[in-house]
Amino acid sequence: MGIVMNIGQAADASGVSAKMIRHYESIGLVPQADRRDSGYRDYDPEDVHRLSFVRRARDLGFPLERIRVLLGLWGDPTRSSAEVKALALTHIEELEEKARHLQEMADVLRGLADACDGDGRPHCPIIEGLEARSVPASSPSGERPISRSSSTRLPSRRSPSPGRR
Amino acid sequence: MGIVMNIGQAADASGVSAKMIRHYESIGLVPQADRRDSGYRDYDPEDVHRLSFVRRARDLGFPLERIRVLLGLWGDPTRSSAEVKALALTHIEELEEKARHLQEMADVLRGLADACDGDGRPHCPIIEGLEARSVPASSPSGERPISRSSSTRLPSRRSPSPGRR
DNA sequence: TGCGCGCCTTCCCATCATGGGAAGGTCAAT
DNA sequence: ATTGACCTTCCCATGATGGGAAGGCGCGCA
Repeated sequence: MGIVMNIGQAADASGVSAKMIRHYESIGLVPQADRRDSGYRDYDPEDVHRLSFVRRARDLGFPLERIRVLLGLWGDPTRSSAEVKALALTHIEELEEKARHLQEMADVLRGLADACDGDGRPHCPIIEGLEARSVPASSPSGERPISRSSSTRLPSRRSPSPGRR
Repeated sequence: MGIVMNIGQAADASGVSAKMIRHYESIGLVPQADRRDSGYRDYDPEDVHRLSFVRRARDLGFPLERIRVLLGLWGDPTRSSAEVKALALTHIEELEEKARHLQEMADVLRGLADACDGDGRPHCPIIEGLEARSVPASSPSGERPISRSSSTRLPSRRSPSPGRR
């Protein structure tokens, strides 16, 4: 009856690619679309509205799992704005943490680059900086795992054997 | 003859996990390690030095493909520091661009969060902000693809048919 | 000699969000 | 009826990393 669009039109209207709309449906982020007899998906304005919501949340960097929660709050008339705000603040923290981390890396590198003449000669503080001392950068959430505890396992120089290289 | 380590020791010494060392070797980022008769990989101090170099470059956010180039410059006595500097500056630009993008998203969201009471009531400017106007954010390199040109294909309200929902 | 534990090997799968492309069916206008 | 744009599903790729399985190796200790 009402205005009905196929996936391409819904994609254009919402800003979410058809590929992604299908994907969001497959992971249950958005409900399964109605189908025409032909198998084509059908979208009405409400569907498009929801997709636009997802699109804007993605534009703000929300990961899909958090958007799943946001969609739940969106459609829940009994939600408290406190829940939404808490979710948003958590996300803001993560965004700023990542931004800080990136900027920190850029700053360290800028320091090395500033010390580099950038001429035709091979001497280069940047290369030396990579070769030598560890980067002080206080890594963010994505903390470096430290591979494994060294502990017991030690050097063990191999006695005269097949020789290497 | 010299000091020889197996992959776990090289991992501890370089800060690159054994898993990653094997991966770097598989994609040709680092040369194939020597093997003992048993099949175990062998690493000498030079190998560990190279792995440490990779590790520091990763810590500074260099993608592996750029590290591949860096390793080439590192081992090239005829390199010009200008080449290295250019690579570094390009990378710095990218890092700052990403940092800006993240911070921009955080700022927009902060604006919405500031307007949200965060109390027990459902009214929430954050949800409304996601629902309504598009986020002005000037996206960085990772530009939003715009799904597809709308062009010809238009609405086409389906005339009285099998009815939906 | 043999046991056992911790290391090594390869191989496959998962992450996160997105896109590319193939093979084949549908729709609407000519 | 033909054509071209659209739709369908399915598989694969990205980038860097990790998890885990199945089976072999190394070495200390009884």
